[in-house]
Amino acid sequence: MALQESGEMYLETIYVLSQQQTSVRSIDVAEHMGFSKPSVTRGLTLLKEEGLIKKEDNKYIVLTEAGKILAKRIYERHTVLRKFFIDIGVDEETATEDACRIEHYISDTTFEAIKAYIRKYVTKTTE
Amino acid sequence: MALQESGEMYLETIYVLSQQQTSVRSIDVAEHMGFSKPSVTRGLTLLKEEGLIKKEDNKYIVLTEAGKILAKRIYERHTVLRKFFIDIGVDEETATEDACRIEHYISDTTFEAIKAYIRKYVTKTTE
DNA sequence: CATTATAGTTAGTCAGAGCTAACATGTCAA
DNA sequence: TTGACATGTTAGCTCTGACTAACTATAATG
Repeated sequence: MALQESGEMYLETIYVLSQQQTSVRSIDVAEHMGFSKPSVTRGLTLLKEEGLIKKEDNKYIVLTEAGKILAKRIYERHTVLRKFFIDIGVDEETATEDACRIEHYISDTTFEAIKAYIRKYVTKTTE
Repeated sequence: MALQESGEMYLETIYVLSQQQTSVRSIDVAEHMGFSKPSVTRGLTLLKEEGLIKKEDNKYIVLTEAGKILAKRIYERHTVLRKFFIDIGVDEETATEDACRIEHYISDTTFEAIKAYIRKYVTKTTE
């Protein structure tokens, strides 16, 4: 069964944290997302059942290959949407917030169309 | 407390049906949304508590002024997003589906930015 | 007038996804 | 070595928002 918005957020957070620090723990995810430890335990259990993450040394959270692919996909949606919103004049904070929600609801088709459109028509600004 | 996605969908459906037919009943909403009758009963109860709809002759569902304002707001998001997606090359069906989900998650700020952007730069096609 | 179909409600279930309280474990420093 | 802090888990609650089953009420028809 496909991942819910919630699961996608956990996955994305792990992906982002993995790039910022050498190891990712449950508590890091909890702090980053502003959720309680038990909520994270539960969320990560589901991701583990889906084979998207695993525990290294029974301690550190790492993405499986499948997890990495999915996380990258979601994160790309995030960055592209965010950039698009900023390009058309939305302030950074709102752009980030909106990208963060919409990334879970946009179809592949529409996302690719936006990407193609940006490539063609929208001013290239900061990355 | 602000309306959830679910409440917004009921409201929008009632608004759309009101424009297509002279009266709207619970069962019409259920059929249009593909939900069971009890689900609709529950959904409409909440909307009534929020003062967004009322029953006419204890039978027909009508939007209150507040409900109408909100419904229009959501429906405008829907139509504008849908049109935008189509304009940038998304097929109608996908555009409709995506608009239907995203309309609930986009902020005023970003929506207005998209609207302004379309007005300036995007080809005016069919309405 | 009785039967049947349509519409709506009540009651109770389930899944998703948060929460707190309480407990377990492990590390580190006095 | 023992106590304290950090981390993680278990158990159980809550809310949202679907569902079915079963009931009620109304309307339509023979």
